[in-house]
Amino acid sequence: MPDNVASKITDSELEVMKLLWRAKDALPVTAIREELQSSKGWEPATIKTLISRLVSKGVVRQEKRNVYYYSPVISEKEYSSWATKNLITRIYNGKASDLIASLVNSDGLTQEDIAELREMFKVEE
Amino acid sequence: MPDNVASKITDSELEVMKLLWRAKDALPVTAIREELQSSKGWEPATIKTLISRLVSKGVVRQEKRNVYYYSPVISEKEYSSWATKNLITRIYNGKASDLIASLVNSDGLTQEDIAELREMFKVEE
DNA sequence: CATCACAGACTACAATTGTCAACCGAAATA
DNA sequence: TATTTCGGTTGACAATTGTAGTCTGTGATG
Repeated sequence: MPDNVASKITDSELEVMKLLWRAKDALPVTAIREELQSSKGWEPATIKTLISRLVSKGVVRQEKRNVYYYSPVISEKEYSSWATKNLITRIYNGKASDLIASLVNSDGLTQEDIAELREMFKVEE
Repeated sequence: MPDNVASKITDSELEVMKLLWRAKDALPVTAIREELQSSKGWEPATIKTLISRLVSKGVVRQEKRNVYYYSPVISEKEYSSWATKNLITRIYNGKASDLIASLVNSDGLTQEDIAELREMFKVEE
């Protein structure tokens, strides 16, 4: 669905999205600024720019109160599954299992991952 | 390894890389141009630009003969496993199994994929 | 009420990306 | 040999991205 939407979230913007996703409710700039300023070392101006870009891209909604409160329009799950399918299309010729095979063959999986996957794909009867 | 390398391959450039990966040997511009001109509808100038950018980025090597012959410096496998790990780091908090879980939960897998995965993660004793 | 801090809107600016044109010299061809 | 073709190099230009400054109005605080 969000090809025209999610594809436009850039790396820096993604950091803002992650914060919004973590938050249960809409956040005012203050809260966003506080967190990202220390975690990312960004100037307030930078953070404000990122927020407005996300709003104009339609992936963040603003809700007027005293001050605007911001919340994500697309969920993290939507975004990540979109991003994953996108990767599969772009570099695995659309074959999801090729992606996984690549992970398996390139040490991309920890023992833990493998255990989880065994569980996940166990043939349950 | 190629964080500073692969991360710099852009979408358009990737099309050129794919062609070079498919080719067994180094290719002259002529061959690259012929294919991409029709498949992508790009002007020769565009194709030449993409090739030189790839060369300056160090991901394509040029070999002097009568005319330069171009071949990839990084393999498709290297690139795709790098891109996959990158995705996992960026949006799955480093957990490969989260990526796979996302695929499972978002209809990203065909029946065939699932069958293959069952096979792949079968607990063999 | 006077002042301050800050949200929101606008501007800025360099680097990257997607596309392409122009020029120049060498190889191919007439 | 004269001409055409095209590879390689350089330049171009708009859109996007990363990062940040300025200005204005208003809510918070003294």
